[in-house]
Amino acid sequence: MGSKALTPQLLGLVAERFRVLSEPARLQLMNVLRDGERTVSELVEATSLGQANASKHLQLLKAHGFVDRRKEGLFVYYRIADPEVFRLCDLMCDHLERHSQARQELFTTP
Amino acid sequence: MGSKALTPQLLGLVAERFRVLSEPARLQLMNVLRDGERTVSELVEATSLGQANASKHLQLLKAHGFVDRRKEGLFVYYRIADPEVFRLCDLMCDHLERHSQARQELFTTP
DNA sequence: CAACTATATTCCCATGTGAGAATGTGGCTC
DNA sequence: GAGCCACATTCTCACATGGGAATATAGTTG
Repeated sequence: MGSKALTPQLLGLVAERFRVLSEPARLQLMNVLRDGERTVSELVEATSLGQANASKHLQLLKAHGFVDRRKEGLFVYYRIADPEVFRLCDLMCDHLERHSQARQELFTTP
Repeated sequence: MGSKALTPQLLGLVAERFRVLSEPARLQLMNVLRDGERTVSELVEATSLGQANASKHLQLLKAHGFVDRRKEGLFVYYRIADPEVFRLCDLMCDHLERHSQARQELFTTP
């Protein structure tokens, strides 16, 4: 299925990106940004993360190209860089659902 | 895009699954299994992971429904539980590519 | 049952990372 | 320029996690 050779190095890079998405705090941030640009303060309020924490998570998301930054006066607006990300999340949700069902069947079928 | 409400709890579960895929060793294992069932020993040899290590990673993959197990005599065969996983990896590869390009343009365009 | 083999599990160590407090920095406003 | 505000960075701590060695377990063969 992969159109390219999956060298160990490439696998490492892919893993690295998965890791960025493997944190509830960061998914929360992304999820809020889904509705459009937000300042850091707005994100902090919407997620109930600490300011320092939110900022650090946003840096990481930005470093990996998941979000973009725009500065306007005192405020910094973050936004989703590539909406395709949400397809990843949706796919993962589907998997999760299938897996949950599979586990549930272990109980419901005697 | 998400068909369901993304409660914090659900985000946590999704993050958890991303984390499982965020390890090069585990991606390697999955990548080998892409070509079909393998015993643990075969996987160990193909990935140059330690036996204990490989076993532990496989347990985790199994616990989250990424792989399945089949025991036959002394051997245990692992296989991909849901080939859809590779769409996730492919999507992530695409993202990676786009992001790399974006970064590269920062250098090539003066 | 004893010896052996494939796999799983436990234990220990080193490392990475998230959270919060404190501090730094850039850019307003007066 | 002083003071203030939004955000970033640094520091420290607690904790999770990967790796390897050693050990346990299950299943085979004699």
